[in-house]
Amino acid sequence: MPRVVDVDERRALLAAAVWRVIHREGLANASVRKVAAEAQVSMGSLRHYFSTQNQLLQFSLQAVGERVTQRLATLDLTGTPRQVAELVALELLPLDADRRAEVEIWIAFSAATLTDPDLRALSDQSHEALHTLLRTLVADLLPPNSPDQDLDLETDRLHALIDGLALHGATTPTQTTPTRLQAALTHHLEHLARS
Amino acid sequence: MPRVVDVDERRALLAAAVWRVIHREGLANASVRKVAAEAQVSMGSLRHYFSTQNQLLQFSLQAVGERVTQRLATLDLTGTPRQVAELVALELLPLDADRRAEVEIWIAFSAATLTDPDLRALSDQSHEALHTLLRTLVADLLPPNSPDQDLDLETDRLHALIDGLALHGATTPTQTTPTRLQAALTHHLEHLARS
DNA sequence: ACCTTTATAGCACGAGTGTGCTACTTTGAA
DNA sequence: TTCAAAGTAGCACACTCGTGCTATAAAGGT
Repeated sequence: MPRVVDVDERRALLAAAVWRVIHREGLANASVRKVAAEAQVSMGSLRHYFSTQNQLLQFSLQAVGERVTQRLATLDLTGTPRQVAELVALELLPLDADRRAEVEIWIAFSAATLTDPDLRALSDQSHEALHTLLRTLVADLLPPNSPDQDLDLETDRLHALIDGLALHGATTPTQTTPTRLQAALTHHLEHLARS
Repeated sequence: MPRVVDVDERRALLAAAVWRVIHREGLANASVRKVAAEAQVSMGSLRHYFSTQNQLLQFSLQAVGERVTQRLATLDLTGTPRQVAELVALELLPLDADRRAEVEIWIAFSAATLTDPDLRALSDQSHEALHTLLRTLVADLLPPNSPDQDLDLETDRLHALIDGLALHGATTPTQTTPTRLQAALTHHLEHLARS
């Protein structure tokens, strides 16, 4: 039998290297060679786990989504709807360096999504999943038995606000400080709960 | 005296070619050769107006900002604060194919901004200009003599909402239709005016 | 000890890139 | 008519890229 290596761990390691390269030099510079060097692995070894660059990048994008999902899963969701909504929403904002890096990677992939059909499919999936999650939060915030139309509208608004804040927090971190991000979001949830 | 050519027009033509290439293949594929071919111009000719690729891309980014600014300048700003705010804000959303393409280019440059200091400076400028414009709209919407803190908060929120909606309209146009974009925005302005 | 399977390593080819550079063409003032 | 300025054209070099490919190393069941 063959040499034993944890394949999933190896792939996760390489995805992390992809993230670091993207964060440092952008998605356009995430070449196979640079990722391999970043992971301190030979090109041949990398290509044993991802035979093409597309596979590598697609996996890395998917892994970002799963990383966020797992972080959200660790949250303690006991509390009032307002508390839960705030907890989840704040987790999605770039309030520290780690999450800012994460958002930067998400932006890079979002841009790539516009011209790469394969990435687009993955991205749409994450978008839809987050939208669904946010919809349940909104449903608990609004008055019981609110019409679907209101739910959809407020979910669109909350989702856009979160992504817009994340975008600003990453692109203009000097102006858009974590404090301001947090203030805008909690203020929005306050309005939602009182409407 | 030399051959006479409208230099500004030439540069604008090349910037438009850059936009088309970015829209079709992404910023990473906006090579000097491809842009020249897109503009039906030789490499040498292109490089007479932009001696390096960076100059070309920086000008193209700046030109996007100016294009938006000029579109906003043509709007008829007579009306109630609510009407003016809606007019301006809706102009910024990807409600038709042209503006969707524009937003796609903006997203591509936003991603590039994260790892390119030169682009970042230009981008920050546009961001700040838009933020200032939105602040005046918000000031007219809120009760007179509202504290600066409220103005800042609501401006952050509106700005993030607009950019978030634009992002969703471009990345997931099938789900996030122009109708939904418009509904979310007018609903937000409605709340803003009544708070 | 052997051998099959898996992992690691990296060469090499063709393609594409940015930019320095030279050559040619067109223009209009002198 | 002449000529300097300005525009157009594209070659060529050094480089990076993705990927097909072969070669070597390690490991554990038999």
